[in-house]
Amino acid sequence: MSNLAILQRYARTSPEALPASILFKHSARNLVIFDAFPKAIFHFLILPRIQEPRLNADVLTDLRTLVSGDKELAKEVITSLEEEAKEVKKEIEDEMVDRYGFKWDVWTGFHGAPSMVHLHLHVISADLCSDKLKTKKHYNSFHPKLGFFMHMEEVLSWFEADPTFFSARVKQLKPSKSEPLLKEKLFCFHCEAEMKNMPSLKAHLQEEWNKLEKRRKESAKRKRKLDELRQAASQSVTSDDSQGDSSTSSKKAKS
DNA sequence: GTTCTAGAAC
DNA sequence: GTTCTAGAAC
Repeated sequence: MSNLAILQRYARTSPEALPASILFKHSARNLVIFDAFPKAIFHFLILPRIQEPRLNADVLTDLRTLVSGDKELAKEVITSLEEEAKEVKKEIEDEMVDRYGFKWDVWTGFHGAPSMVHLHLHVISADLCSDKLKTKKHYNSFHPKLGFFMHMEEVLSWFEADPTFFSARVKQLKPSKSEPLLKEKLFCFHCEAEMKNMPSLKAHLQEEWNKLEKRRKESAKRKRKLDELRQAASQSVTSDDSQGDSSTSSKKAKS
């Protein structure tokens, strides 16, 4: 079997049979796997599990096949993926705080023309700093404003719109509609600056990331200092009130 | 999806 | 001469 169908294989497999290096976690309906070639610091894929007969491989081939079929079933699958994604996002944010001391954005969305078979939702941190991000196609496929990357929020909104709009959006899901976007020029998603080529874009993205890290760390530091000042102030107020009973006043300050 | 590599771009 | 891209093969 080709690598292009590897996700389909995972989606059929009993989760217990998948190695921990591939599978992050699973539920009755979905699998969360580590992207084999992460295009950012954090990058997961969420796949709906194949469950015959309704959730078969054909229906779950990609977003187009799913939304071209039963609309209620499509909404169920996508909503379930969204709920899973929210959990994964929280876990990513915890890891961000542990490893970096601050949080940054996490994007959740589908590719307009995925090259691998089987529906997969990307949950990816908004840095796009990774050795595995090598080509214009890689970058443009995750650019948050280009249109190839379809944010979960937007996809869900189709289901709330009127049926005419919904079917119009379904028709737009032909690969021929989104593939040309991958060939667009390279624009930094932070500052819109145009970059000549991939090496200069990657260097620029790293600089943007370094700036963001510096800003976030400074603001975290300011926040800690303010908290310390507030704590000290409340302690001195309570100790004044209680005429020097330091053990009770420090307990009060903490609560 | 990646890898490989010819030839375009610099 | 080296860097970079993009298309074929897998």
